[in-house]
Amino acid sequence: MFDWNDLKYFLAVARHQSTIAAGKSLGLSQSTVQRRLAELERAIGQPLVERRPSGYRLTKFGEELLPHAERIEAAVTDFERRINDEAHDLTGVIRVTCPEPIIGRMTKSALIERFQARHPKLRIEFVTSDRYLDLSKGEADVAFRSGDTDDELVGRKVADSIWAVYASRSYVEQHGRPAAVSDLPNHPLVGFDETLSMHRASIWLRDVAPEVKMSARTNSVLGLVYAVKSGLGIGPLPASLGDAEPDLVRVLGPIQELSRSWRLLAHPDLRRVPRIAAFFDFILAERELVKTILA
Amino acid sequence: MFDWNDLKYFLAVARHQSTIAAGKSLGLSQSTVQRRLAELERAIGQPLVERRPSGYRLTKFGEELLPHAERIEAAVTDFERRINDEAHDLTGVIRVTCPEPIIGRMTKSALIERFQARHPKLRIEFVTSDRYLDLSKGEADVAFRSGDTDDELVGRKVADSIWAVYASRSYVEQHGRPAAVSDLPNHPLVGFDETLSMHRASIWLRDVAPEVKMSARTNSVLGLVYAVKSGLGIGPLPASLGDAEPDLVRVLGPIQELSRSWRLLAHPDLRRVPRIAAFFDFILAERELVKTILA
DNA sequence: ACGCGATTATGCACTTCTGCGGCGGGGTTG
DNA sequence: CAACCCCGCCGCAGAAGTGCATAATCGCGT
Repeated sequence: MFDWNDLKYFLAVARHQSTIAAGKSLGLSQSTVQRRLAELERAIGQPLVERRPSGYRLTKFGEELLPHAERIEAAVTDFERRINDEAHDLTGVIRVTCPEPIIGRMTKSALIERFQARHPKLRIEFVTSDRYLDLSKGEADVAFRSGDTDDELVGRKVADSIWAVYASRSYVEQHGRPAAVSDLPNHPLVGFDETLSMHRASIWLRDVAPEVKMSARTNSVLGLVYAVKSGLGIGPLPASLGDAEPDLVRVLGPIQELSRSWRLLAHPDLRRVPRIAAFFDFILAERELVKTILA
Repeated sequence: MFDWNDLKYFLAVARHQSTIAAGKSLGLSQSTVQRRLAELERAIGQPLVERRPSGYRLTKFGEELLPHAERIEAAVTDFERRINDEAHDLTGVIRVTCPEPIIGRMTKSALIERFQARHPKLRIEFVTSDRYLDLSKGEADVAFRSGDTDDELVGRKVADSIWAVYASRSYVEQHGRPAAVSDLPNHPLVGFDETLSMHRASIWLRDVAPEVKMSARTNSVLGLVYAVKSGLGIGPLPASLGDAEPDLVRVLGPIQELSRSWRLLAHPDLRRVPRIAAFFDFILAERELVKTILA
């Protein structure tokens, strides 16, 4: 059984293409790297690198072996992560709140199960309600929100939130589509009711179509989607939801005034708590996947 | 970065439950095992084992870590295997011959792709023909056969080959089923034609139903299956094929005289050639899966 | 053509690790 | 109860590994 540590040197040399650079990256002397790698080659019985004046270069055989070594390294990283979790007592529940329509996308995507795989002792719980939960009161630990920033919370942008104006296909066939934002008052509009009167979509509608009586009002984004789908009128929706509905068509392109950033937020007191920090680290590492979920 | 070699000690101790036994299995002294394991615990910052008079026992945390360590070990094993392949120049093609109906099962099962994963530089080729290929002439390298042993070839049993007498469902409905083997001459029988007159199924049929004129004859096992399915008559089939056909029913239980062992065979000159030996090793290791294929 | 910088390889002193032998403890079996 | 076996732990001497300094090699730019 050969020396498993020598795999570290092999990997480092493969990456830095020289024993000196590899040694530095490992916090070891160049001599050691050179000798351990030579020892590994002796144990294997085949050369792994070509000695060049400019440094080491993997041989063909070395290239073939590299992915195997990387799998070992990945397994070790998992092992270390598990240890780290234990050291920081990463157990318990993380209560996540986000707009209801997002929850389904979250759970259907591989995001949550990947998190479970990485932190088996942490559990994610989605909590939601018809109003914004108050993280300061501990109603949830973290939130995905695209609204305006709450000064009390800290967080990081994870994606863009784009809004556009949608109508149902049948509506467009019967009544046509608005030519521009200024044309909106000539169409029946759907929007939020008074409970969400300060939502930026409500404000924007009052701004571009003052004095217009709404043909329908709802108290949730999802309600808005259904109202537009039913053909009651046209209205602004998050592009992620509108585009996902085959019955809806985007009649006015992205509305600058309504666009915000999706942010992952937490109360500053909680942000550095290990299990919350772990969630942040994970989400930021998986930012690309998160973007497709919130798209 | 902790000492990867210490994982070996952890694994050995987990398996042997004592540092002495672990040391022996690793060819090392007991002191080393005990010290390395203590060092690993120090690096991790958590105890992995409980010291008992009877030896070491994994703690709860150790149990949790064990599967991770085993994954690392498995990855290392792959790495070593790859090296071994290179050392023995495991490249090239292995020509496998077997009865035609088996080929489909082989390729559909995970067997072949597992072999590819284990020996990426080896390729498996199935060769077949209407007659038995002659391994001595190099027409193929190895063969799966259930027939009688060819003295010139060497090999190992990998599964049982069971034959029974089958009839189509419609045949049974119209004409009933034979009560015993002795009843067979009263039914229309299907069997092999003269090209396979020495096949043990042909010999058995002549024995239990002499003087009977066959209602249909074919030159392959697969032909036999179709003949029985079409209702032309009843006849002996490998249970693996007969049971797989929903239209067929087994009318007479396993026939002792027709049962043989499935064997993996090769010419003795080839048996120890690295790539053939590798194939043998693999098939024997996967014997359970092979049994379900040949079942 | 020649020096500069980056690289690999090696000699030497020092540190660390390993194996051996021995000790003490706790079961188990006559 | 006593002998025995298997166990973990520890001190010591020898073996192996590590770092530092240095030599040797090669490409590149001036």
